[in-house]
Amino acid sequence: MPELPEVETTINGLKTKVLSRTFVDVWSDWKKTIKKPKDFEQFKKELKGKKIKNIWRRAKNIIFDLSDNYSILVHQKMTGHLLYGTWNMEHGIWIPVGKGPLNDPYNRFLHLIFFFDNGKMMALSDVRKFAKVELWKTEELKKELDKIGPEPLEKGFTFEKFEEALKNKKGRIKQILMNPEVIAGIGNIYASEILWQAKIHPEKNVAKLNGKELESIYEATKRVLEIAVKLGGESFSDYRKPDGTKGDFDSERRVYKREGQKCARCGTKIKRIKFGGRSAFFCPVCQKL
DNA sequence: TGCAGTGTTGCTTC
DNA sequence: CGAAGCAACACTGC
Repeated sequence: MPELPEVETTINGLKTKVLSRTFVDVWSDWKKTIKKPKDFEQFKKELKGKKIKNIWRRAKNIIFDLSDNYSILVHQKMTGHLLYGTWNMEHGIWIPVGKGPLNDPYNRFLHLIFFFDNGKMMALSDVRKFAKVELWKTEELKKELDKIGPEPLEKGFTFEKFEEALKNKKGRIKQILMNPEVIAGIGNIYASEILWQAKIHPEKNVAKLNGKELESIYEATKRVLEIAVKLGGESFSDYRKPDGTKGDFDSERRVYKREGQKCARCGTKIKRIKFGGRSAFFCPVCQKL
């Protein structure tokens, strides 16, 4: 999906709804989403009867800890988002029960539905079908997740930790920020936003950043992500919260997808360049190379 | 009609 | 060997 703030928002929304619920069934019309175990019937068999004990986030992964020491990992990739509600199958299409946000066009692409013991459902809407779902033994999954870089919103993420993570790294700062092995959870939107806040050019070589610049990137990273979580994530793409509504980060979005618009700081036209296969948005005047 | 797109991995090229 | 580029996954919206 979407990035750290959107995943965090999804978890916050689900926590109040699905904690302590037990899975009674699963439906899918795109079984390739289930990567582990690969056989969908096997997945269903193993999942049925398991209870959700905890929900948490690591990088952009959503993890449901279940009874019997199992865990589900959901990665929403580009367009996936988890919704909570009730749907009825009518003429081969899932129709949301009741009106409102669940009728949003982006909430139509349901390819996987979990059924709970209270009659409610958790659905994965995913236009591009890149999302993945895996069932793990909790201990094995934890080992896998240890390979990911530090969590920027955790208390232990000090400036020293940040410096350490960037030490000996080569390349352009934006790509380093987006590398999950360096720092967890930052993607294309927030990398651009963070660097605008920090007044650093996205192509600046990491090795050439001085202490003061590193510090402003560190501060901006925490600040931008915290604000985005508070606002419930972005709202210009097809990301939706579990209740189907949009986040409110748009009021804080300064550069991403704002090519040609005026920089909020100096009025210069925002530029878009492409490297590393992705678009970077920035102000060519107040972000220093 | 053509292109760009929130993520990640793995292959190819230099 | 490392860095960088690119394809793959699949589909919609502009």
